Amino acid sequence: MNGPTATKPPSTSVGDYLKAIWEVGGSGAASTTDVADRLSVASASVTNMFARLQEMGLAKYERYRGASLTERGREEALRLVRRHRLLETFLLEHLGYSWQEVHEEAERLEHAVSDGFTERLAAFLGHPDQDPHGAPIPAADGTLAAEESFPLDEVPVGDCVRISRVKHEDAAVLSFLGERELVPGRLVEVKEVRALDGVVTVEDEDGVLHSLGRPLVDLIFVRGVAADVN
Amino acid sequence: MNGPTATKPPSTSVGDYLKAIWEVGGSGAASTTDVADRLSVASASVTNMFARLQEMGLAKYERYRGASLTERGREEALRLVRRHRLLETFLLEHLGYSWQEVHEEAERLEHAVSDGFTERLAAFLGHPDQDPHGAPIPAADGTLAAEESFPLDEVPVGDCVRISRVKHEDAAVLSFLGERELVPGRLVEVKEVRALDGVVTVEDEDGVLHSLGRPLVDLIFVRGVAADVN
DNA sequence: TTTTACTATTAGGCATGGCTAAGAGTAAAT
DNA sequence: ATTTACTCTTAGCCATGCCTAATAGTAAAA
Repeated sequence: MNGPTATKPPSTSVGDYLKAIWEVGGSGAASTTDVADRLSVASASVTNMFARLQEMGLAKYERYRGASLTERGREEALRLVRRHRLLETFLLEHLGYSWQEVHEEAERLEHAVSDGFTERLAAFLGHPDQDPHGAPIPAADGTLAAEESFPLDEVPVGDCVRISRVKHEDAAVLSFLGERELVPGRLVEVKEVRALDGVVTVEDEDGVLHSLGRPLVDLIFVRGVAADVN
Repeated sequence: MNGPTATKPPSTSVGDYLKAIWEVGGSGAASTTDVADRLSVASASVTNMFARLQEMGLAKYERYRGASLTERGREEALRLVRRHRLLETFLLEHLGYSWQEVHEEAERLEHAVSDGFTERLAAFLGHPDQDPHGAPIPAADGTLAAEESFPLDEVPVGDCVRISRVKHEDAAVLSFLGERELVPGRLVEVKEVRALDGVVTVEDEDGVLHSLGRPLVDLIFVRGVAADVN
């Protein structure tokens, strides 16, 4: 019917699980609870899907030990991530979406677009290599550029860094940071890192100071820069 | 949770049935078989869905009599048609899709995009009022412009008309017509309408003659024009 | 080592939306 | 009026994915 290599694309659900395992599992295995929390489903549903992903050859699963992606599973997850990040870029740059609105729309669209659409969109956008949150966009062949950024709280006081990524899709977090222009590309100098509560104070390019508490600090990733802020 | 007026959007399947009833039913009721053929499902599945659409208040259904859309059902169908035609326009004009490729992609995307996306896309496209096939795009408020075009075989010989619409999404038909530039906007003069087999011969703007057989002729809709071809 | 506190799995259900096979309804021709 | 040729519905089944409640496994603290 569809030629010898025809593989029907995973359902929306299967794709969501693959992405969740990839995001949550890091290099190791993803636990039932972590995936359940991320997808807002009951953990019993996750156990069920882990077994099915195993059957489909998309994940390796050991009872009570969590699941990790097979090569095929990882490819599929990265394909979705590529779509997601390209779509976010398009929504932001061409349709006038705000930084914090893009995620939800892209989340639905990524399951509906074809590979053909994705590559034409990439061309339309000029083949960007990162999305509006500063996340790297996997290449069409499944390659993902290594990230050389590190968490904001690891920066020595006095150092000047460029924000390279904000790792969150929560609307409140994104609009808080967006309003203050603490977005990828922005330069900041670290003025204080308070050990007691983890609050980090930074000075932006306009000399404005921002004090950021623990949960927020963990989401901001930076790269070192040569020059000073001022 | 979602405010007093929150209505969750119909599923992909429900939407497909609503569109099919709208397209197939005309002003009257759509039969089980017609919808089954259009959606490539078994007719038993259609009977089942007709009953469910009735329960949901989206269609009126009488056993053995077919289904017709309620006001709410029609609104929902037209919303999907609007999305579909705007998406086709975008794919063709900005992503380099060909005239015959756009349908399939739009068919999947129309179920995934939000109203917000749709209106931003409409603005991006300059609020077009017809799609690449010449079909009118329903307005955001659900209004659909009346069509004043008529079938090609009703044109008196010698009249000059403008092709306003090609009513088909079949790839073979579209590429046949596309290659000959028999597309919306094109002017043609009717040279002969043969009663015997329904073949219509037209001359295009470049003086080229095209003889079109029955099934093809029925898909081409035209509008009268004042001036002559040459 | 034995509680204790989680975390994970199993069992059983439900809604959606497909299918086939069998039977009932309709309408046109005899 | 009855046969014939459809079309339509009913009944019963299956896969996907979600849920809750009950049970089992794990690991850390006592």
